[in-house]
Amino acid sequence: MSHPSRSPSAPHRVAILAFDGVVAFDLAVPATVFGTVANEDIVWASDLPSAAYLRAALYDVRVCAAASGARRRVRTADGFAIEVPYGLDAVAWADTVVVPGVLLCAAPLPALPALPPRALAALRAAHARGARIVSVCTGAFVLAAAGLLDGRRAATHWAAATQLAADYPQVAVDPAVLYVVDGAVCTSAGVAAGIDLCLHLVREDHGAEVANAIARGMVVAPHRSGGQAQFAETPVPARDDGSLEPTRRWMLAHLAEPLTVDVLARHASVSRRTFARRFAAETGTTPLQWLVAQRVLLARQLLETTDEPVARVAALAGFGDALGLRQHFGRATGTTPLAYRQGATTPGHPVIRDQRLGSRCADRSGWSGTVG
DNA sequence: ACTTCCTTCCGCCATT
DNA sequence: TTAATGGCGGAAGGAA
Repeated sequence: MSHPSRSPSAPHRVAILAFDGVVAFDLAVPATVFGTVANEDIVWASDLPSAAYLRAALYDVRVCAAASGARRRVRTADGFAIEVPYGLDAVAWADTVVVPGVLLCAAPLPALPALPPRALAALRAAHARGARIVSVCTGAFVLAAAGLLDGRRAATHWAAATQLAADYPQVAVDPAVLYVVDGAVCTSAGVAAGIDLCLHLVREDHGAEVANAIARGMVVAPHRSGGQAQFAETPVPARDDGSLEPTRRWMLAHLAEPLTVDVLARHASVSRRTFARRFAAETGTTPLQWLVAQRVLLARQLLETTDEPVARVAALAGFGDALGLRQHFGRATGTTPLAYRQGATTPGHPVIRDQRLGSRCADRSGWSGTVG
């Protein structure tokens, strides 16, 4: 993906579109994840003392009004209005443009509030010059209206997926995933899935450590793998309510060891069949898929923050050998472990300076896929 | 690249 | 009766 390349030290520019009927939560999510203002929570929640400072330097966020003219007052779908500091020119300024969702009412959905042609044109222009376009929830309808989803895979709120597919047959709607990254166009499922997508983008831009620090600060799960069926992940340690959450935490602590369903079921004191069934109910995915996703995440972090040889990373992350790591890593990220690590030194890709972070911007060329 | 072997996943159904 | 559990077996997918 090629953002307009500027000086590596310049913060990534994010514009968030606001318009009448916008869902305030969808608007707040990217504003918070990419947040401009240093957040005290991040500081104490993070192992990185300067995380808040870094985050402020990593993204320059502007919320902008889609309406034409000087009107900066936007009525949200949640019963209050907000004053927005910027206008449409922020879209032309941005490296990443985020389109939040509009309120979902009872089916069939009412006609979505039409955005001014100028706003749609601005989105198209931003996409044409290489900016990353992101939608949250039903914001996918706006992207589709702008023609940006033609021939692409896309996600939206599960309750709106059928309508999106019907209204825009040229869009391949995937109702089962949390988000879709198709080239420079990213769409996420309902409401909170926007958090997952925004964290994913931070992870792509600045590495897993920064994304995890932000996730900790927001007290959300750093990475949910699984489809929309999964709503049950708890960000804080749960009481012993009979869920498999303790076992998942145990799995995370033992990723380097060979973990079979047999072992996991024994840890949870249930049969293999029951374990698999409850795991699927709680996470929306299977034990092995979840395990592989977590192992890939760990491998990414090790590649980013250490100089361990790939074979050692493979062992530490629980892949038997480098071959196993290579296969799963490629499937999940579209690149190889070595290329991922060396992405930091690839010309044209900004590198974060702070050595304590050690996080780097990976080469994302060829990345296209979903997490789920 | 191909085969073989093993684990996992999931529908079905009996049991608790 | 309902709901959760666990065993069985075939299909699918990874690993060797």
